[in-house]
Amino acid sequence: MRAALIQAAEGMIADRGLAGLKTRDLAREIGCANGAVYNLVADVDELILRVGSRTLRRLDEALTLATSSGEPSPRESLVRIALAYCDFAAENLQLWRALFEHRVQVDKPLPDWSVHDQMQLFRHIYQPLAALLPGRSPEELGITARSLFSAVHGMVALGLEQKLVAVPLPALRNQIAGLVRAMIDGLVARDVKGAAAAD
Amino acid sequence: MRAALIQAAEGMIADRGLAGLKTRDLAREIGCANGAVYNLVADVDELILRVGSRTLRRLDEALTLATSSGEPSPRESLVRIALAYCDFAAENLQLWRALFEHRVQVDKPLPDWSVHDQMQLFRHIYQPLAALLPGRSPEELGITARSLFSAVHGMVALGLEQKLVAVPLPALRNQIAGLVRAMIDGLVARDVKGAAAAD
DNA sequence: AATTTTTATTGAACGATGTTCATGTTTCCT
DNA sequence: AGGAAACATGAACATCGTTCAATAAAAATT
Repeated sequence: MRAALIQAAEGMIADRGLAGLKTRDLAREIGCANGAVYNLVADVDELILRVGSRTLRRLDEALTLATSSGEPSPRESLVRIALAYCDFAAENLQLWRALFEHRVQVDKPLPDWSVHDQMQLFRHIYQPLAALLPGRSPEELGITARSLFSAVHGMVALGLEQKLVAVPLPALRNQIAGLVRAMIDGLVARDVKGAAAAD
Repeated sequence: MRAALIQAAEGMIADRGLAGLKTRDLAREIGCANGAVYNLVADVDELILRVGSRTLRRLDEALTLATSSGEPSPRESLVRIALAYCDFAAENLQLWRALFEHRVQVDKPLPDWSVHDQMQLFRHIYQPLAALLPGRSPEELGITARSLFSAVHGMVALGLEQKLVAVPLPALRNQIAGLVRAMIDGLVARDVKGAAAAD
């Protein structure tokens, strides 16, 4: 029953956006009173987090799939991951947006099951990055992986925004691939040359 | 009078966030009935856009200031701009967030005065980038400038999110500076080597 | 100065929406 | 069957943005 609720919420976010998620519509869709929603879930925040968890899992699968065919070099693996992220965001635009639009209250922190999902994404980036930057410590690699992810996320986020100019998706993909390669090349070059000493 | 409204809205967003902007509180703060707000402004969307316009102008000033002292190389200019963007976002967190959180209705497009502001930001990036990548056309440079901005924006956005792990600001600044230098170095290297032929 | 016309202000009211709760209803164990 | 626990109901509450008829103020006209 709760599964039906979450699925209905997922569908509603998918085609009406996070702001289009209404408890009364949900109740009608799964066939119950609006008050009954709160027996299945504490509040809409939890509902959104549960949908987000599903989205993150699908995203994880998409990223896994991206590097599973052929024997891509670490460099090309990272490009593939970035493009897969872009494609996933484009194909699941509203659900993907909901992951970042939703902000929880400051006093009520995220439940554990929600936090754990998010860490997993960097895992995809970490391995190829470790192969490319053998001189870095695990901590440094984790931070760099996060930065790389964030940079690609920014390109996808603003690229799909279409607030001002509509960027066609193929052009966005080219930009992402180009800048990811540039970032990697730059990181590797700085790594062999001796990091901070170069500035 | 309208200026007082916008200023009150700015203050309210600044310390309570975009979601904390309430018309009744605004009316009380500027001393009028809640209905009177709609004589000064069409709706809250316009109000948010007007506040956003002010924020963008201040951001523009901050970025201008970043490259105005000394004679920084194009490469270091870009690093300075990125760090200035990060600092501005950190110091004006809620107002900066409001720029991106707020999504307008699909059928009611942005007014002209709001669209024009946003383009100006890329101008800061364009000039140093043109010096570093002389082989590129103005259109290509514009797109690359946008991508660079987006990448930095992503790092700042996720870095200041603190959704999972709180990244200390100095660490974030280091990451940004490092990755911007890497991106630039990578872009320049790819540029001299002959762009697409390298893949 | 008086009267009319235009403009601005008010605060009650409307419609949504998330959430709660007293009241039924079902389920399930003994 | 009977009682207890869980669940479902939909009306009610609080809080929003927004509207609007009524009213006051101001401006314009005679």
